[in-house]
Amino acid sequence: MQNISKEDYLSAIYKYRETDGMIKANCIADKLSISNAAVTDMLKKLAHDGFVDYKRYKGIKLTTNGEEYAKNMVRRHRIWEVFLHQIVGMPWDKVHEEAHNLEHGASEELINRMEEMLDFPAFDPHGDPIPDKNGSLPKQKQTTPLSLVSKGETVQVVRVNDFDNRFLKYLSGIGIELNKKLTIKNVLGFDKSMIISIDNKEVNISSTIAANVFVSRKN
Amino acid sequence: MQNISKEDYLSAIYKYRETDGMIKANCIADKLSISNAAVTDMLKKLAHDGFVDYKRYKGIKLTTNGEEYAKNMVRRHRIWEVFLHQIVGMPWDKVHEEAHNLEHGASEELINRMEEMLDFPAFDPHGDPIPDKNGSLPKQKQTTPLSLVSKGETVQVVRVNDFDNRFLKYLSGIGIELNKKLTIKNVLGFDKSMIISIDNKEVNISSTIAANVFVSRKN
DNA sequence: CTTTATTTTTAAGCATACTTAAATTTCTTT
DNA sequence: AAAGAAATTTAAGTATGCTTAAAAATAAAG
Repeated sequence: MQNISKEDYLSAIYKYRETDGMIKANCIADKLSISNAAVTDMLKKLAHDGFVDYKRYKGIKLTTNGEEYAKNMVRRHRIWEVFLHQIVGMPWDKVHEEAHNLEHGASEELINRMEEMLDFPAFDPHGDPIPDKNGSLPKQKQTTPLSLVSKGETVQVVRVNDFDNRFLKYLSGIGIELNKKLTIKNVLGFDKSMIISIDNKEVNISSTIAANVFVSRKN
Repeated sequence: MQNISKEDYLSAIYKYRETDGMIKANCIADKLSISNAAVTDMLKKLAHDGFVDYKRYKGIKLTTNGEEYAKNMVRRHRIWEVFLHQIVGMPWDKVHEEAHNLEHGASEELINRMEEMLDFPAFDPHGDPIPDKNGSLPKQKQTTPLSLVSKGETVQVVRVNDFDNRFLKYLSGIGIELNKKLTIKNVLGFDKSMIISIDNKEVNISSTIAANVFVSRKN
């Protein structure tokens, strides 16, 4: 393979597909910020290489091979994220981009060595699961978007969406990190924004923010 | 910039130029394992970008800008090498290739952070000097190729050429590492191969091997 | 069930970075 | 200084991965 673009397509298909495993070409184009025509082009190549099932004008699905390949790319990405966060001390709002730029270059050997150094982490710094060498994913706690939690409940942060640096930076700014506990003090009827208590401080967060933070009810 | 190929050309020009700062197109083609025609193509682009002085059929030289850019690439590469060796524990015969694949992707911020973690190393695992943030190079000891050392002398390994993994692996196999001391027991007139003593063991090394190991006479 | 809207594909074209083969320039030798 | 050798450039062509604009297929709405 040794091909950055193809690897990015496979990762995107893996990461953004629907529950039935299908994804629309449009969606891939969106996520990678390229034209639909480019996606069609690449799908033909990926189909030729045996990584996706593709029929003109139909939905797209990874083959077993493609699934395996994509999962490994996600594994590489997330191990880099943990490594950069834990070993290098990089803040969580920067690891995604840096990991993306490094993930294609590292040898399998380096990835495995880093994984070992980190004692085989199960989740990346945003709470996303890391496939192991055999492609198995760790069990994840049942999570709810914070926006759906009711007044009075105390919950623990399990995962956050990582598609925007500024969002992550904002979160750490107000004290929200992985595994932090927080209590919903109030939900404003007006705009569904919430007042939450965290580290004994009270903060108001918008419903959009709350929708991108995932929590578990049981410790 | 953000361009892998251009960065590789600049690094190669910097690394393999002669003492007068000039390099032949042929040499670049050789080192990068590509055709002369490809080099001509790229030289035009690099000249257009202001990184090299280039006139048709003449020798090639880096501009001040090109020098700066190239030196920074070498810096990035060598910091990665030290990082992989020291922090990740990767053997010295593997760091060059891995570093090469990572050096283009890392942010300047990451490079600086790694440099700091490593306490600002002056030399990479093969003894090559690392430019600092301002482009200054550390002072190097006066070195001699091991092949020119006479029988009876005791010397210290200061640098080894790193263009071949197998060579490096062979060296560590026989106990040669940076800063190791060794004594020349005999030089065979027949093929100029040497018998050297290292760690109280005697080994025979070919003159080719010896020509690629650089030593200093004074501790 | 036909019209409209959306999605996807084709077609044509561009930039990058390479290739081989032929032509040109420079270097070396006599 | 001319001839031959070596190095370099041009020319033509290839593969990748993108673009926009137009055409075609599918999905949605009346």
